[in-house]
Amino acid sequence: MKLSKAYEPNTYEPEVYALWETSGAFAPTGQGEPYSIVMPPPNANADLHVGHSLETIKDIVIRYQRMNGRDTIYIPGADHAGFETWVVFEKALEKEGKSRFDFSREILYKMTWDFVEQNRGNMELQVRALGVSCDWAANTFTLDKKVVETVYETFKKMWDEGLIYRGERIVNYCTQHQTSFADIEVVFREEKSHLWHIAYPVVENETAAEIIVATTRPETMLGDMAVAVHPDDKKYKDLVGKMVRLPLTDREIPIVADEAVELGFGTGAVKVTPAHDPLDFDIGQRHDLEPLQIIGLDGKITDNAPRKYRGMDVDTARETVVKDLEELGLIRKIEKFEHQVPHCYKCGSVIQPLIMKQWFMDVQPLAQRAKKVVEAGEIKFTPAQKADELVRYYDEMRDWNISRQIPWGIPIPAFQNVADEDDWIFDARVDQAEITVAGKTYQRDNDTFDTWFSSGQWPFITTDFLSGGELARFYPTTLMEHGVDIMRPWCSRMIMFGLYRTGQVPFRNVYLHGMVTDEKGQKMSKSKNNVVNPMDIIDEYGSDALRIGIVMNRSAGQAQAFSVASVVAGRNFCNKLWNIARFIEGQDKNRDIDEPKSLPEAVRSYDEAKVISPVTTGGNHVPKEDGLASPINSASAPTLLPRRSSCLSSQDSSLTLSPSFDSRVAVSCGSALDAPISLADHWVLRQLDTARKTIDGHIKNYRFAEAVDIVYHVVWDDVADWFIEASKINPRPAFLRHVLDIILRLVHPFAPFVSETIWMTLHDDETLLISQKWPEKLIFDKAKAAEFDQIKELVSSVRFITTELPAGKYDLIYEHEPLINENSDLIEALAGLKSVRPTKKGRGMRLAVTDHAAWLDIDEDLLYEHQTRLEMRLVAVREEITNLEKRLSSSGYVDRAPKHLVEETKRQLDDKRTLETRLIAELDVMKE
RNA sequence: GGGUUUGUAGCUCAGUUGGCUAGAGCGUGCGAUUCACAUUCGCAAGGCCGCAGGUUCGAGCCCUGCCAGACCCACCA
Repeated sequence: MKLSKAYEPNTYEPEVYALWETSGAFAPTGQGEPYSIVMPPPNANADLHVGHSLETIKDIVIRYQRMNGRDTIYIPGADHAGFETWVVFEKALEKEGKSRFDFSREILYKMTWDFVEQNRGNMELQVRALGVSCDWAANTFTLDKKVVETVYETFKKMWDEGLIYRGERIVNYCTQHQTSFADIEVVFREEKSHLWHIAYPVVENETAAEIIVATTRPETMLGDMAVAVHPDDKKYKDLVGKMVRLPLTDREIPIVADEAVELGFGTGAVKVTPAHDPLDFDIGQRHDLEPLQIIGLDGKITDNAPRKYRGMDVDTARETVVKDLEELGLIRKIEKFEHQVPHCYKCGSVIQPLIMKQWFMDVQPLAQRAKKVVEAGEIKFTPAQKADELVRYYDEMRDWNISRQIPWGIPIPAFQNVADEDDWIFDARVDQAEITVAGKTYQRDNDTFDTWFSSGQWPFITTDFLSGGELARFYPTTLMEHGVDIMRPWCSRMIMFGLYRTGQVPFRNVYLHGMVTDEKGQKMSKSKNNVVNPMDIIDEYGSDALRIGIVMNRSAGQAQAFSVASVVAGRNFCNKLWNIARFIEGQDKNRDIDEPKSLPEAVRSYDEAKVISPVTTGGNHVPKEDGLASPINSASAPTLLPRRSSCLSSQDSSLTLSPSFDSRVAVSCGSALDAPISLADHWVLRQLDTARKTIDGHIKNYRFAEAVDIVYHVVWDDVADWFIEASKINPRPAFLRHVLDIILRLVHPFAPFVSETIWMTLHDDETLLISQKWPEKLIFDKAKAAEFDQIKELVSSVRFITTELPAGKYDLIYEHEPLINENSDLIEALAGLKSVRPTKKGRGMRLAVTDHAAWLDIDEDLLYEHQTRLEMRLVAVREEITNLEKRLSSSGYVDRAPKHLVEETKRQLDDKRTLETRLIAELDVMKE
C-alpha cells in the first residue's frame, strides 16, 4: 500500500509545499479572467501570530478560483513595520548597553536592516507552513526600491499640489520612544486622578479678586497663556478681556471667551496651555496666543519655565507646583477625578501632547473622494455595515501627521535650507545628509514616513500598475482581506491613495475578519501570556487541521475565540479523508478481477490530449537544486512519495499512459468503468453535486465557515458513513476512485496538504491536485438516488429500534416490496440485521416511519415495549397535524403566503395524516 | 459622551431577503467494534433563541423599551 497507516501531516506538508512551489503552480497562468489578492504584509521581523492563520481565508479563495480556471495571483509581502520593529531593535540595543544616540542615522538604518534580515526568513517559512499558495516571485518588502520610488512620486505629487505641509501642531509624543504618534496609535486608559481647583488672581478688578480654574495637569500652568470661559457664561461675563496674574510666574495672561469651553464643567473656567493640550492649541489659534513650550522632548521642564522647575520630570513638577500653590493658599479644592489618559501603545508611558514641527498631509481632499466611492458601493464590503463605518471615518479624519522620528523606515525626501528654516525643498537624494541646490545648502530631514503612508499604496505598488509591469493586469485587485482592526489605518488609506494615484479603486471587494481571541474571549497579548503560536498548533495537529479549525464557526467581522477543539475536529477530518483514500486504494488492488485490462479507445485519445492541456503542470516539475528545503522540521527528510520523486526527473513520463487513476478520463469519455450503477452510486453523486453547488454559493458570498461545514459533512457523513459502507456489498474500484477524485477536488481549497498528498501518492503521472479543475456538474439518476434515500430511511429506522432492544441480531421481513427485495444484502449490512427476507404476511414490529411493508421479526414481549413509543409518536404527529391545520385555516396564510409554501404545507398535512392512519392501524394490530 | 456590536444546547458558535420539526463542532449518556479509520461506528439526551411589549397569516430574524457584555471613536480641562 502506498498510503501509510495514519496521516502524519508533518511528514508530508513541507515537501508537498516545496513541490507546489517549484512546480510553478502558484504563478498566474496568464489565461482566464484575472483574480488577484494582495497579502497584508506581515511584520518581517516577527513570528506569525495565530491571527495570521486566517490567511487561510484568502488561500481558500485563491485555490478555488485557480481550480475554476481564473488567472490567479496571491501576492505575498513583508512589512518593515517601522515602529514595531524599531521598539524591538532598540530593546536589543539597550541589552548591549547602547542607545540610538550612539550612532548616526545611516548606521542605525544599516544595523536595523541586518537585524531584520536575520529574522525575515522565519516569517516567510511560517507563511509557507500555513500552506498559503502565494506567488513568491512577486514577493515585495516594504523597503524595496520600487516601493520607495513610488512613495516618493506620491509624496512629490502631493507636495506639488499643496497637500503636504509643514505644520506646528500638537502631536502625541512619547518621551520614552522620542517619537510622535498618530491618534490611532495612542491608547486611552481610565485613570484615577484629581481635579485641582486653582485660584488665579485677577489684575485690578473690583468685581472679583480671582478666577478659579480646574485642571488635571497643574504642572502645565507654567505654560498657560490665557484663561478661557464660555461666551455665554454669565458668571464670567465681566471678566472677559481682563488680565490675570499667573501664579508661580511673573507673567500676566488674558481671560478670553471661547465656545470650546463647556458650560457647567468644573468651575467653568479653563486654563489654556496651547503648547501641551490639543484643545488649548485650538483655542490659542483662535485668540492669537503664542504657545510656550514648558515640557521638552525629553519629558522634562524646559527653560521657558521659572528657574525652580527646570529639568524636573513631569510628575515631580506636578507635585512641586501643587505644593507651592498650597503654600501660597491658591488651591481652593481638590476633587477626586477619573479621566482618560493617553498612553503609548508600546511602552505604556504617558503621552505628552507637545508642539512640534511635523510633516502633515491634508487628508480631506483624498478622504472625500474615497468616501464617495465607498458610498456609491464601488467596493463591496463584507460585512456590509463596515462600509458605513468607513464613510463616517472619512468625514472625521483630521490632517495626518506622516513623519516619525525613527531611523527605521522610508526617509522623508525633504531638505531644509540651513539659512532659512522655512525654506524646504523636495529631493530624493536622501542618502546625502547635505545637498547644494542653486548655491544654497540644504540639510536632510531626519524623519521617516509613518508606515501607513507607504503601506497605503500597497495594491498598486505590488502589481506594478503605474509602471505597467507584467502584473498590472491584476489591478484593481479582486479581494482585500484583513482584520477589522486595521480597516481605519490601512484599508481607508489604500482606497484614498489608490484613487489618488491610479484613478481607480485598489480592490473590488473587502472581507474583514474578526480578531482571534484566546479561549476565554480575551484579546491575545504577550503581557497576558495567552498567545497561541500557530507553528505549535501545526506541529501538533498539522497545517490543514489548523486551517479548518480556524475557519470553522467563524463569521465575518466577529471576534471569535481560538478553539483547539475545532482544530482537533479539523485533524480528525483529515484523518477521515486519509482513511477513505486508504480504503479505496485497498479495493483498487483487486481491480483486475472486475475490470478489463485494456482501456477504451476514448481514454487513450483523452490522455494524448492531456499532454498539451494547460491544466496539467506536466513539464514544469523541475526541482531547484536547493529549492526543496522544508519549511519546518526539515531534519527528517520525508520518505513520502518515493515514486513521485522519481517522476520528477523523468521529463517525458507524462506520455506514458497511466492505467490507474485519473478519473476525469472516465468523466469526459463516459467510460462504463466508473459510471454510477448502484443506488448508492447515484445517491452519492447527487450529494456531491449538491455540495459542489452549495460550496460555490458560499464562497461567492464569502461564507467560509459554511463552506467548510458542507465539505466536512459531505465527506464524512455522505461519502464515508453511507456511500462507502454501502459500496462494501459490491465494491467497484473505478467508481470508488471516481468519488475519491471528486472529494479530493472539493476538499483541496480547504485542506490542501492532505488532499494533495493523497492525490500525488495515488497518481502515477505528474499531475498536481492544486492545478486540477474544480468539479463540474455531475450526472446521476434522480430516481435511483431517491430510492437510496428510502433505504437510508429504512436503515435508520431499524437502527433506532434495535439499539433500544436487547443486544443481538434481528430479522427483517417484508411483503411485496421490490426495493427491499433487490437490496436485501445492502439493508442487512447497513442495518446490522441477521437477515432480510420476504414473507407472505408481516408479523412482529412494523417499521412505522417508512412507506414500506416491513417488520422486525421480534417476540411479543419486546413488541409491547415498542407500543409505548408508537403511542408517543402518535401524540407528536397529532400535534404537528393540529399546527398545520391551524396554519391552513388562519385567515391570511392561504391568501398571502407564497403559493409554493401553501402547497408544501398541504402536502405535509396529507403526509402526516397518512402517517397518523398507519400508526393507528399498527397500534390496533398490536393490541389485538 | 458618541458609534458599532453581541446575548441561541454544558462550552464555542452557525442560522442569508421573516416561511418546513432551530443546526454544527466539542462535551455528555447508552451501545457496538479486531474486516479504511478509537483521530472509529450507531443511537440518544440536551434550547421560555437575554427579558417585556409591538408589527405580521407567520418572528431566533423586523420595531420599541429594558437587562447584561464586548469593541471602536472622542479635546470634557
